[in-house]
Amino acid sequence: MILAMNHPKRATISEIAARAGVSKGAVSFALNGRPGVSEETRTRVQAIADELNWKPNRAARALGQSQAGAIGFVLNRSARILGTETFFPQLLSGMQLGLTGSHTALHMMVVGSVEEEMEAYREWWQSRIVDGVIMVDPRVDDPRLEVLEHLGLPAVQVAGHPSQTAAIPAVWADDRAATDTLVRYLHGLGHRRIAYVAGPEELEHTQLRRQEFSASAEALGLDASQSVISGYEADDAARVTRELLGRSARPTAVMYDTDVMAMASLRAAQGLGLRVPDELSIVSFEDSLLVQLGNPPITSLTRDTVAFGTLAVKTLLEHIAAETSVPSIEGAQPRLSIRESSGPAPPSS
Amino acid sequence: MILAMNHPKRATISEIAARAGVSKGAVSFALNGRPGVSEETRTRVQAIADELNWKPNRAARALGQSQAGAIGFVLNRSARILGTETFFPQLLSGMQLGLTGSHTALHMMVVGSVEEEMEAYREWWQSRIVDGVIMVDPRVDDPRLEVLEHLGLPAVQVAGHPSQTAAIPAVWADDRAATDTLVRYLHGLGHRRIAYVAGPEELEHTQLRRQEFSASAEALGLDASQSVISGYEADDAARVTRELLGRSARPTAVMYDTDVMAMASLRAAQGLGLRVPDELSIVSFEDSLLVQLGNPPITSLTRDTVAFGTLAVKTLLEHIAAETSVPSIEGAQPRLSIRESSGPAPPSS
DNA sequence: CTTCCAAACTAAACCGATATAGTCAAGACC
DNA sequence: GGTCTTGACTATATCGGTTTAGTTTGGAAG
Repeated sequence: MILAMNHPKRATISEIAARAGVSKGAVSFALNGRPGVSEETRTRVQAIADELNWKPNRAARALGQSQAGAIGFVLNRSARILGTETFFPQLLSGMQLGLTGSHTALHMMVVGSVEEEMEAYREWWQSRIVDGVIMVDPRVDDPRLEVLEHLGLPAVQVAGHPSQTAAIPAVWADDRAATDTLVRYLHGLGHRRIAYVAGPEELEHTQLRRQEFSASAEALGLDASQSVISGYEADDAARVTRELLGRSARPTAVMYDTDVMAMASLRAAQGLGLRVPDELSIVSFEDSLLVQLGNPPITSLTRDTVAFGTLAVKTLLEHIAAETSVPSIEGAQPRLSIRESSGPAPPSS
Repeated sequence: MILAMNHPKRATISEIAARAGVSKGAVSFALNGRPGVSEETRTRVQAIADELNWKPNRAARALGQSQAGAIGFVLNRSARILGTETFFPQLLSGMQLGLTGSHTALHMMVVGSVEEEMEAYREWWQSRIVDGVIMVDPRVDDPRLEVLEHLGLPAVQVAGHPSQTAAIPAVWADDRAATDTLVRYLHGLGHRRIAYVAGPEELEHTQLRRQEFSASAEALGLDASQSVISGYEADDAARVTRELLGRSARPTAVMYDTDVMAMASLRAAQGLGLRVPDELSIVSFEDSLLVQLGNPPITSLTRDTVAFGTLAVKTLLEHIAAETSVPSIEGAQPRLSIRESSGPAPPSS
């Protein structure tokens, strides 16, 4: 800035020391509540610091104690998909809640591939920008775990089951139980031909859910039930749904991995002239405003994503502070929110 | 960590210097492409740095040159609302795009009030955590502008019109023109009683849009048209809509500020037995997957929010680098995406 | 009246980079 | 041959904190 301004000068510890007539070290002791200064000096220093509106310079502190004072979060999502996600902003809110009071900042980045994500971890860690990271969307044989472990970068994954890798604790939700809940609910309504439209195969929870879906269907004797893979995009799910419903013995109920998939498919089914829920029941693994505002609103599993974010951050902070591994933690179970998109199986089946 | 591990040690410039047999300064010159070292030394140093996988310590660099290497973004949103927003994640993606290649990180925080937001600005600036911030949702007589100016914290606002405050440049969209577009579109379809359900009054764009709505309606001779205030929550909008539609001379078309408001109101109207668009046309200022998956899909103004984010970040980086004020910039105009929720006014009107 | 100890400090090193002032040798020039 | 200049470095200060190793002082204990 060229013009002279009355912007408050950003005070340093040396200025405070000069004003208080003590050394820098004494000021540091006083402001950090450590022993080594008298109570009287402490209050005097504190008063001066308050008056000058002093805040510790993050870079200096980080440099001194080799700590960044921030955690990182990389989200691998295309811009288009991101705007439709309810999971992410909710998780973010929760993470924020977990951070309040810890004087830790959140560093974040949106990327388009796993490679970029791993590169971000490497760079953040080498540059001491973060002290740890939260990782989401675990994959089958996830290459990121290897990178995190190799770097020694503290991390917590938000996952569908406890980490295989002891070094990377997980905050997890029981995806198997969730799947079972949906299948049994539909079975209880009389459905015998149930389809499950799952997301990308490489995601770990896709695999967990599909396995459980098969096991559950078999246990209940639902022979004609099957799961199919679809992309997370609305169009993908709609196309897969139209294909499913065009078959000779079409399913009477369909389960979807996400809110977007369920909503897009609801419209696709209605476009084929099927009445929901009279002729077809639709349920979703993911609850959100989107499915709540559907016509009809869609029955879904409600998960407290905000709480998950908070739990993940707290676990990570603990992990960082302890400098030792912490155990995986199971988050709250999802609840089934029954809405108008699901009902008794049609008699003809 | 207690166990011995093969984690790569995070190399420092001193180690590189030792290995190359030169001084720290020479290494710094070599790695930053400055004169003072021979080409031969430069390549040798670079090779060693690559081998050790060296990345500059961000804190050390920040401390030295009094630059944080990060920009900040505070979002004032409740966790519940946040999960339903499409604006925010899209803006975030755009911001990310604007940051790529600049070696600048994004620091972010979700808060629940303007006061917390201002406190975050103060703290971030005093602690040198950020070099500048992106501010969204300008308000009427916005107290944040004062704080930003007083601190001398470089900022860019994403706004509905150019900044009144020369010191805080804006990346803006012409909200007046947008409002006019919607009103004229509905007028062209024969609608004469148009209602506008706007968001919170304290937001600047609410005021801009309402003013223009009145002016536009008057110019077209739409006497019975009016705008009403509603919260951004789905329930608020639905309640306001039911109230509007319950009146004796009910509107034949309603405009909504956001996608969520439009969707919730669509269901509310359908709940009252009104057919959309035959008896009631609904349009939204905001496009998103939500309105696209509506039943029927809702006519809306499509804005390139991602591009706005990118533009805002680029403007901010320029602002920071130039250390002088930069002018406000107008972003791309929104386009009207006509869908099935709007049609000719019913004959009875 | 020493001696010892703890409390309350100060001085200085340190973190890892950048920036600046010097040093040194080789070559140019008068 | 002596002075200048330039390139290629080295040594050191610096950023703003934290931390460690002293130092001073007052009072208690012997």
